[in-house]
Amino acid sequence: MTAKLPFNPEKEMAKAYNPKAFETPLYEWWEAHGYFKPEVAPAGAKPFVIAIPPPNVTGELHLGHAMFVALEDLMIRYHRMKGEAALWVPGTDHAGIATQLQVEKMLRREGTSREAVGRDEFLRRTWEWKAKYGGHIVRQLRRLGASCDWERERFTMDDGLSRAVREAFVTMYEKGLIYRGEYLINWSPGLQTAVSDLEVEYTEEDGKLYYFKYPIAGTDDYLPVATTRPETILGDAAVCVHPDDERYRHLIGKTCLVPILNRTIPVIHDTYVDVEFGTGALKITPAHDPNDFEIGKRHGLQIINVMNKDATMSEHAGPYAGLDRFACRQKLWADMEAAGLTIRVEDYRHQVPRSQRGGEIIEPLVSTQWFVKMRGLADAGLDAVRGGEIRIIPERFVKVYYHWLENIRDWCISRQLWWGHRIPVWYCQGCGETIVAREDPVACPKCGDAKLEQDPDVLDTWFSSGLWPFSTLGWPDDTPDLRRFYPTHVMETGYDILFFWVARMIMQGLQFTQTPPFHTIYLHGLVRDEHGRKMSKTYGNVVDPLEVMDEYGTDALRFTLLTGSSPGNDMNLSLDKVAANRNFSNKIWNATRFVVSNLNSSKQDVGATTMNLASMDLPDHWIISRHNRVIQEATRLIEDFNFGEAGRQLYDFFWNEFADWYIEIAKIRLKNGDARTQNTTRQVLVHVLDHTLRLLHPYIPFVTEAAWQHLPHAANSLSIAPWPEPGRIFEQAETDMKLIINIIRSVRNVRSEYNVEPGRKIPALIVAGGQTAMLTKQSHLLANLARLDDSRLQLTETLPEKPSDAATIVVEGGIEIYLPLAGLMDLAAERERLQKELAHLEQGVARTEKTLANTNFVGKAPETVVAKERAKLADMQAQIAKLRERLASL
RNA sequence: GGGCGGUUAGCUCAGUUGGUUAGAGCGCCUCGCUUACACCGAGGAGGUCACAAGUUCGAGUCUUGUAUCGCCCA
Repeated sequence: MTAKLPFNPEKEMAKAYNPKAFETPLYEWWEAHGYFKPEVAPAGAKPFVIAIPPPNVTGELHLGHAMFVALEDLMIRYHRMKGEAALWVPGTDHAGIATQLQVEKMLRREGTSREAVGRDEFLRRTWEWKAKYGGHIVRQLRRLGASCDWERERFTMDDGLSRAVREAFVTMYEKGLIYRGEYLINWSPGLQTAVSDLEVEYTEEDGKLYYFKYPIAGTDDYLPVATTRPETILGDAAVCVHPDDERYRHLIGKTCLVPILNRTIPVIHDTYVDVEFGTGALKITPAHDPNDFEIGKRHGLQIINVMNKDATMSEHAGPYAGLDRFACRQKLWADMEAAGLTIRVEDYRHQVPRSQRGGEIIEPLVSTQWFVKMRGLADAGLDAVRGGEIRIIPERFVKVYYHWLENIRDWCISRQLWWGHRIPVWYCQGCGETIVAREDPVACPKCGDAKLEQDPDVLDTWFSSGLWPFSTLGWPDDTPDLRRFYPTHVMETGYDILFFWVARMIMQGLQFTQTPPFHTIYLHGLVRDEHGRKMSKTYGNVVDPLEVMDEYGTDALRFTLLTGSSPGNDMNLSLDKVAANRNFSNKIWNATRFVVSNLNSSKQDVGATTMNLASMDLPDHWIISRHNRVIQEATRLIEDFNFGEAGRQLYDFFWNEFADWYIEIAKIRLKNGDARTQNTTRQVLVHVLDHTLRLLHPYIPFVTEAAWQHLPHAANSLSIAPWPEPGRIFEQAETDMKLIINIIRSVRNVRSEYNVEPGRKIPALIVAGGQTAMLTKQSHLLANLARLDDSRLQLTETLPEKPSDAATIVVEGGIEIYLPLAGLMDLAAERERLQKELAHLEQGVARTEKTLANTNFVGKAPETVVAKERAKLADMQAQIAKLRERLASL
């Protein structure tokens, strides 16, 4: 940590923008000064709080992290500059399965295994692993510029949060919201654990539909049945037909024989059966299919579990016991074929449940697990959004949220893992009592036996994540932080974890704190490659944010993510765009270098003296006015979560107005102007630059701070400098500057068309009517920026005799500009040029006349719109008259 | 099967209460190393806003339908 700036602000700025030289040390400087702590705000300041979406503690930085950091840091920095007590609570997640898998991999490399070393040793090794790699991701978040209060950093498995988890579990158990039971759950045979519904993904795959015969006991008749999974035949508990299906009605109530096993099962009926699908007769396997499980419950069927937890067949599979599920499928089918029980096999596309992690096929399996009863919690979560206590951006996700919560099923929270929060339940070995306790029990409260065994399972990682917004602030204790900073304000995260995390935080927040944990949810999309493909290691199109930052700078990456995306939509990241934004940083750097190098010895004066608006000239009023509009617009847009649009407007203002025009004008005035003009120019340069850097700081914190430090400034750091307030608007100056810019552009255009050498100064005659006085006052600007010969630049109100050998331009207000281009003029070409211009204007007139001739338009459109059309028409007509006149004289 | 989103310049994307000549970056063309910046400057070309119908004085923007790509849920 360094308390010193990585450069000397008194010294000249380096010629080239080199983000590597200052980004990391600047961050350390911020952190060392405590600027990221909410305590930098005045004591009574209103808080603004974001709880970070905790990354996997042993994870690697990816663009998803970069995206959330960019967005959340933007909000935090903005609110901090507004003078609020901005708190961004950082932390990491223990990521049960992911971390456990990594440690298991390490053990395998050592030639051992989780099972071989045992639970205690495994946990010791995992903590060791966490200690070793846990700081990694957090350092990478710093690299992105995340202005988190690191003194408040938390980890889902630290003591405080573990206590929160236990408090939550026990409370919910006591309220009857958590129960244990034997149900059909999603089983991951590879991981050897249950997973929740959310962790299962369905992919459409090519498979087979197997048609076979279900013999009716005591007859030669059979019921044709189709299935995608023949191995489950062994666990069938019934065959089911639709009660109205004429084909099979006579068989209802009869008994069939399970192929090969010859176990007898009933033929039942249920309207659930789709008569169109397959043969219209459905085999029912309650132990291995969620729908069949429900039907089985309705009809009181037996649950016959034919599969072990490692996906081999169990002893209920008879001769197939011990076979792998897929080997069994083949063998059983072959045996059935031999027995004459098969009909045919068809190609068939169907949905296959796969593990979200690893992609293996998930088995629906009956087992004893812990569940959270969701209905009541979900209703509360629904009410919070329905009642407007929580706003979701973009709004369309509200519907998605409702639909999920309205159809939610109980949440399986137990995992057969070792890394995680151990379920706080003990079973008395003496009397069998179940003990659920906040403190580890030493003896059974019922029989006093000291032989207690804790439930071996741990909790789903998302169970602890759901408590995150308040557990990180000290809950269940009534801490000062919890009182001051809870509820938090914005929850910003990817839409892909709306259910996993956001919805559960809402439900648990309401459950334990009786208040929504945040009032706004901002959801961002996925970051894809530049052609919209999902980034994947196998595809080889993964963009590593660290490499991008090394090459283009953190600011460039952040600005690209922030201005290239809109809420809830995926974004395609192109490195060209990052490069373009690196160029923007370079522009800022060099514009600042220009301003600073022109302050000279007067640096102090410029900073100290307040600007005198009255003594200013047109360009000053113009840029200040434009700047004030940008302050207003950017602030409005940021307040409305339109970060991309605000960023783009700031970019445009900085480059196209401040750098391209005001700085160019400043060069002229600093060179030729009197002392007062020079001083005013310096003041305006510093003022506008300073405040634009402030506006840009939440987007690109590094380059703005580095640049700002070189300007005269009061606060110590841009990160805590006040957010600008919009000031006065100068309408007239804006109109006048617009005309001047237009004239300059038109002249440049004609010069280019006539191939006038860029360095050559040409004479000009401007017939400006009512604008003559204003333009005369600014003639030095026209001359310098359009490269006109100052001594042969004439401005006049009217001109009866037009020069004959001159190119003609007519601009708004019917102002005529004549450029005598001796030797370069070509009358035919000039005529053509003017004809083209005339045709263009006539088209515009025709269109506008048509609009205005429409009585409905004049009658119904707002007066201002009509007036605007009329003014436009008049202006075009004036220009046309001048052009026609000119054409006639040529 | 239900729901949602995208379809705008060669490429990647903005376009927020509908306002009449649709913007940016990159790429392309023509010039220019003018002491902030060649990571630059000046000028320019390029779009019947997927398609069809409708509402409206006026539609990229609202409604309905179609096509197509993608996502979520069953």
